Amino acid sequence: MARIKAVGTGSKKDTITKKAAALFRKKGFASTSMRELADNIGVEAASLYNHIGSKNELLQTICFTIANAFTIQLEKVAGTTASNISKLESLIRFHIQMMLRSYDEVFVANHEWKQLQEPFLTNFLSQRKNYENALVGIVQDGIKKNELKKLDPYVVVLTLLSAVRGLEFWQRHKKNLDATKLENDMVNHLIKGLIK
Amino acid sequence: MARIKAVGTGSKKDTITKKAAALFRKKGFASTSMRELADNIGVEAASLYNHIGSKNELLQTICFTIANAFTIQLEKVAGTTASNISKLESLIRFHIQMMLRSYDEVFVANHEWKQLQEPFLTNFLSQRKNYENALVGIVQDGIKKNELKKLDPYVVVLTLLSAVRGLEFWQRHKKNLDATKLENDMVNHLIKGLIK
DNA sequence: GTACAAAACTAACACTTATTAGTTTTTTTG
DNA sequence: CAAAAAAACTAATAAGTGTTAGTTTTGTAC
Repeated sequence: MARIKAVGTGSKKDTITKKAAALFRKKGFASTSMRELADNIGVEAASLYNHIGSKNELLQTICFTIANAFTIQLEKVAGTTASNISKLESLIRFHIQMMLRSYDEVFVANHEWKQLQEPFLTNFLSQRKNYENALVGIVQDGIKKNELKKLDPYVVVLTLLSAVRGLEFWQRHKKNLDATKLENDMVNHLIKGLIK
Repeated sequence: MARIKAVGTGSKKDTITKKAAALFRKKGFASTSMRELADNIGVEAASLYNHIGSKNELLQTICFTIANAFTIQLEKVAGTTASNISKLESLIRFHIQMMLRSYDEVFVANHEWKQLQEPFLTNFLSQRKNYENALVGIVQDGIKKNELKKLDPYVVVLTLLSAVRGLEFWQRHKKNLDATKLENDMVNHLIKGLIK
């Protein structure tokens, strides 16, 4: 009946993927059925398969789109001559912005990657590990150059990454806070406290 | 065949719940079947129902055991005359210890509460909201009394809660870090940076 | 308007799910 | 050892899963 709308420049596959991200976030990947996704789009479940390969492919697309965005930004920032502290600040701000701009997708990449099948699961984990290691490298260098407090670099990275992840909760308080103040307060808490 | 072992003082229901928490953490609630849980215990799926009411009851037990532990600790700490900053530090340390002592259960409570059915879902969320609000109150009072930097109290609480949550990642680096150093470094990062 | 392609539909498949009923085995109690 | 209780088993149910095949409808181009 109702055709799947391809909004703007995006394909119909993009429309489906977007809606899938929203549902996967709200209910979890395993608890979202293809019939439910189809219902939400206004179409029969079987019709989705004219546009996508499988349910798992949807998850893969979401997870790797996000992972690649972070990887690319990391490479961009790491290649500059900025101080380690400002590299960290810049990456934290990117995390915050991604969270605000692509909430559903980032959430799904953070929470539902476990449901990826091989070899995607292994790929995803190794990409994430590389990202973490690069951050640890920045912190280590910052400590060596006396920019940062002498804390365990792993703990610092873990604390930073987890804190920005917490922006998930922010959606609940959205009304009471503007994004810029949020970003600045969080960076302030995490970075200024970090500077020696 | 093989009977379900009731270890120590715990009932057989406890044994099942513990194993369920481990599986729900590893694979997610929806992706863990009762057959899989039973297999892991060494028994047929139907046999589990001699000890438990339902799959959902397992999740409820896990989520509310953890939620209650945090609520009780909050009441204990809130009732003292300690400074706000040391109340916060004490609660952060409790979070860290819970994470290290009851990893699977805390993880499941943090990630799988969405799969709770009504009215448990609503109860769980309101209990969590109360907890957050109490923390916000402590931070607000701390700011008023000039103990803490003037940051948005919601953002501070969100940052703190998310950071301790990140201890999930710690399991991966367990070998390289001892628990005490971890706890102190994290508190140092989060609190010392917070003190005016 | 007719041909072609895109994308919807219906119907079905093979499988898995949580859970129940009924029965048999094992353990505990007297 | 016999009786009672606990806890395992087998078998089945009804519902839901992702996905495919085959068909019909819809939109587009000449």
